[in-house]
Amino acid sequence: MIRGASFKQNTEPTSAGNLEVESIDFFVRMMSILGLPRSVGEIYGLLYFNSKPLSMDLISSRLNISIGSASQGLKTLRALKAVRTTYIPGDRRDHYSAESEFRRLFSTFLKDEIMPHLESAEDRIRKMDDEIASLQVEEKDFFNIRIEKLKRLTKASKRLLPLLAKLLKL
Amino acid sequence: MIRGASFKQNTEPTSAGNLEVESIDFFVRMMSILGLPRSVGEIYGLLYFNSKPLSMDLISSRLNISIGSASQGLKTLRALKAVRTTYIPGDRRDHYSAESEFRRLFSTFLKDEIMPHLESAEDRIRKMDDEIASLQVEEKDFFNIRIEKLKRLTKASKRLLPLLAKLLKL
DNA sequence: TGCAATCTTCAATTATTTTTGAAATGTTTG
DNA sequence: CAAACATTTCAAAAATAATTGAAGATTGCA
Repeated sequence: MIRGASFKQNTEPTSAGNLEVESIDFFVRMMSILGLPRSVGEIYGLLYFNSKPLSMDLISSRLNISIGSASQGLKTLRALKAVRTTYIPGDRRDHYSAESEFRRLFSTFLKDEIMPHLESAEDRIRKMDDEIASLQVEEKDFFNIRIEKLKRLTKASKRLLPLLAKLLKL
Repeated sequence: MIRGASFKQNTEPTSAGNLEVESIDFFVRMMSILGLPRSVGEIYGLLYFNSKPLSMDLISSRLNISIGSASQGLKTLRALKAVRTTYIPGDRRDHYSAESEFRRLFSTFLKDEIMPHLESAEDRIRKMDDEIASLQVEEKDFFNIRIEKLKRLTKASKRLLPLLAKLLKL
C-alpha cells in the first residue's frame, strides 16, 4: 500500500495472491469473448476481488502495464459502467472498484455496443428492400423472401436483447 | 458464369449488383460483431442473395480474395452450418449456398463458441471457491459474496443462452 | 494407374489492434 | 501563482490476427 512499493507483489504474501491471479485470468477470457482487450480484463479482474478501491498507478504497477494502458482501460470500463470511482479523503488520486452487478454491465454493453449496430442494420435493410423493389428480374421472389428473413432477424433481436438484459437480473 | 470470366463483375450489369454489394457490407458488419473475420462475412453476404450455389473459385474471384482465404472462410462457415454444399451434375467442384435459417446459425454459434467458455468458466470458479475456502482473512465474507455472484452469472447464462437460441426461431 | 482439376494447409506477408512512453492537459496545494 | 501530482492523449512500437500464395494432399475420371 505504500506508494513506492509497486511491482507484481500482492500485500498478502501467500493468501489472496492466487485468487487474484485466477480472477484476472478469468476476466481476461470473459472480456475477450466480448471483444475487449486484455488489459481491460486484467484491470477488472484485479478489482473484482479487492474490497478496497485501488488507484490507477497501483493498478498499473500491480498488473505491470503502462499507465497509459491503465488509463485507457479504466476509461473503457467506466464507459461500460463496470467500474465505479470512490473518493478517498486525503488522497488526490481517483480510486476504482469493480461494479459487481453484471446486469448493469451487460445492459450497458447491449445498449452501447449491440443496439447501434441493429439500428444501422435496419437502415441498411431498408435500402436493400428499395433496391429490390426497383428490380426487374425473375429472382425477385427469392430476393424478397431473403430480405423478409433479414427483417425478421433484426426485429427479433431488437425485441430480445432488452429482454435478455432483464432476465440477467442476478 | 463462364470459367475464366472472373473479376469483380457481376453477371447482371446494373441490376442485382448493388444489392450484392450492400448484402456483403451488411454481413461483414454482422459477422464482425460475432468476431468473425471480414472474408467470412463477405462470402456469406455474397451467397445470401444468390439463388444459385457458387463455386469456390467464383467466390474467390468475385470477392477478389485469394483462394486460400475462400477455402478457410468456407470452412468456418461450414463449421457454423451457415452454408450448405450442393452437388451440381457434370461439375466436379463443390458449390455453396447460404443457409438462411439464422436460428440454426446462432444455435451452432452458441453451442460451439460460447458454451465451451461457460463450461471452463465453471471450472475456474470452482477453483477460486476452493482457494477462498482455504483462506483465513477478514475479507472472506466479501470474497464469498463476489464468488457467489460469479456462480449465479454462469448459471444464468447457461440457462439463458439455449433459451435465446430457441426464441430466435424466425 | 496417372493426370488434371480441386481443395486444404501453412509459412510468410500484410493489416489491424493494443500497448507503451512521453508530451500535453488539467488539478490541487503550499 | 508555481511546483508537484494525476490523468489523458496520441504517435510510434509491439503484439495479434487475417490474408496470400504456393506447395502438398485429395479426388474423380480417362
